[in-house]
Amino acid sequence: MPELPEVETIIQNLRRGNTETPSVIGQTFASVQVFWSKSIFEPKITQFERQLPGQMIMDTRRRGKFLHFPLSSDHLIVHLRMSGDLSMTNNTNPNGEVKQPDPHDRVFFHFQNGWRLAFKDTRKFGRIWLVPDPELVLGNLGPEPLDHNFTAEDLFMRLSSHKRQLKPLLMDQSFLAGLGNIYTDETLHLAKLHPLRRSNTISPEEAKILLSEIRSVLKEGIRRSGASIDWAYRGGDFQNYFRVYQRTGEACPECGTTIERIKVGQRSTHFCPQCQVLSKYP
DNA sequence: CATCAACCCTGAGAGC
DNA sequence: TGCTCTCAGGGTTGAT
Repeated sequence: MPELPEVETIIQNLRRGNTETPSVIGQTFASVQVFWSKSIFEPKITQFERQLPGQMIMDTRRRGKFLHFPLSSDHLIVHLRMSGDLSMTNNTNPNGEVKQPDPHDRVFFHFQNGWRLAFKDTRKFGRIWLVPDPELVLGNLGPEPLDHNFTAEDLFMRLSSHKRQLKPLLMDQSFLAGLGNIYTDETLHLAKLHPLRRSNTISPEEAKILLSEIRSVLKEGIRRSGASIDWAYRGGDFQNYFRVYQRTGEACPECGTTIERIKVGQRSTHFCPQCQVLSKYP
């Protein structure tokens, strides 16, 4: 499930290209094929198919878990949700025949030079927008955790203004943009904070540690090109370095206590009951 | 405001 | 073997 590091990895690959594949920057759309109509959230498909051809990709950006492509006129925005992926491929096989879509291909963006951007999405939760103003889609997102203008004091103030459970709050994209289930569990373990701690009981010092560990986990995820989980995004190897996520019943790397799993806000949550104590906080 | 259930989907894994 | 059932997961929506 792509979270900030996986999205960052994908956007960097699209930006840089490689020896076999060109960058998406500077590519001009020729046509679009939509195989699953619900993948296009806005505008309606007919308008989407009409509006995109002729526009050039000017840049690649990431905002939270969104991929953002400023175009010559509009903005193309993609959210991969659970199982989405975006990759550049050639339109034709070596023998010259046109490649047929795989069962999980949902959208093909064809470029004028014969390359195409493929949107794969097994579980069909992904969403694509084509809008004149990116703020229409990205406007409600919270701060970027890796943005240096975002400080521990800012985080402390934001935590203090709510009385919510820490984990669901950190996963709330309007509170902070980019953390999902994996990186939140890993962060809270590193910061030695219980997932059910009330946000308004966090001290300024704890907020400082929390932000530091958020950044540390995200940067390690990016350095390892993200985590490859099940059917989802493949490429990185951060899944081999999880400390608590999906390690229920295993020993805590800090203290050896058995990792527990509970449900928090409808999400499975992994933590160490020894390192991450709740009892003293009502 | 905070919480929660339901929903959108598929495929893996369990149970029979 | 092959069927049915359960579940995960991000984000939205509507109810409590």
